[in-house]
Amino acid sequence: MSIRQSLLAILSEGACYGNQLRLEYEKRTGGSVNVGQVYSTLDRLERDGLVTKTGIDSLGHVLYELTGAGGVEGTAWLAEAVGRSGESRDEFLTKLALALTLPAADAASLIAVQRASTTAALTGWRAELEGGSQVEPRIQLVRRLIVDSRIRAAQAELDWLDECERVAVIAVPFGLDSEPPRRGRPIRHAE
Amino acid sequence: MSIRQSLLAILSEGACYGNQLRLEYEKRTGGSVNVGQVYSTLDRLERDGLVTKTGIDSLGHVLYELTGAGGVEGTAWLAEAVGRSGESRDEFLTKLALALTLPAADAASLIAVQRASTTAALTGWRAELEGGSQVEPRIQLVRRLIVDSRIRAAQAELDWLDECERVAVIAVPFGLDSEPPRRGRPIRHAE
DNA sequence: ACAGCCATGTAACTTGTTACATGATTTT
DNA sequence: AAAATCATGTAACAAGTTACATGGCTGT
Repeated sequence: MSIRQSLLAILSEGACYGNQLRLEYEKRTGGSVNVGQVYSTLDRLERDGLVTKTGIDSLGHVLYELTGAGGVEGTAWLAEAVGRSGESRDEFLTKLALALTLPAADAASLIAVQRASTTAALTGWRAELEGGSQVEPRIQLVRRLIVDSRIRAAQAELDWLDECERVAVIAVPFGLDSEPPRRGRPIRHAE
Repeated sequence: MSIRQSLLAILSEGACYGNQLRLEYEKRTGGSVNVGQVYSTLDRLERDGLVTKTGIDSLGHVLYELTGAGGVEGTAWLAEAVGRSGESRDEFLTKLALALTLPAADAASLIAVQRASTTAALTGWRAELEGGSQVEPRIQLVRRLIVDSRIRAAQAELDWLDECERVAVIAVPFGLDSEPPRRGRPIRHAE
């Protein structure tokens, strides 16, 4: 979702080679990326004129650097807000909306399953906050914030799931619309 | 992210034609889909043996129906929990992690921008809860739940952003690792 | 020598997404 | 007749993801 821009952001610190970008990305964000994706993303960035191969360092690493355009895009991305749940589709919201409106679906059970899953994740994250890790302190701080974000989101979700359950009993699902279209007709295939 | 499975879920109510699927999806979830995507998704579902073209109705619509496998997959998806912020990458978390660890980035300003954006969205969603819409009551209930979810998520995020700001002042960013790898060497290209 | 890691890359594939072409039908 | 709407599709592309091939270097 954001490897492309992340690479640009890291490259703003200076030239890097492929595997180094992977290491920096994983160290800083705590996530993981397939190295192959780093290389193909670099290819695309080069194709789009956002980075350039600038040669090989003393150890033989293939170095990439930002172009002007790449610097602009990376900086802009880092400074922009992210439209949280507004624009990007939220899979669970879609799922619940369908479960609540389709007669064949069992919304109550979906809510229960989701609550169990989220509760389990919550427990895990809380434990993670306790366990001392041996990474650098500034990294640890970032990790803590990330886990904290997930904990807060999970708590909010659990509250919301309660509300869903309260309300779901009233919901009456309904089948497909059978009304014929009032205007326009499909193509007659017999021809 | 979930159009494929959504179509399977809707088709569990009976045979549908392409544009009908789009209408049902938008009506039930409140989201919007490009019709073209519905058709290409149907092609892929057919390729994978999850749906079949079963003919043409009296008006000339091209009908699709679930196969056995398609029914299983759709039902399973509707019953499964969604790994919330755990697995899927959260763009803002990535962004903040980088902003907090890269010297060139301005984490404080990113946090401020994000708070402004989320606050604005929150205001909009609260207004949405007030405004009476003229859709069917069961649809309206689902819409309310979705907006409620976003409001709760936004509130949790704002609290978390406060925490980030409190903590961010301590964070010390750092540049790229300059330590040479202890083992393994890249390929020498001169050859 | 051999196992294992560092490093670069490629091929194949998935879902999502948009823009466009085409034709029928209905409304104005 | 013209504009709007319903409907079906295709073409092209973006970004993510995995699996694999290759080769060099290091430690045992």
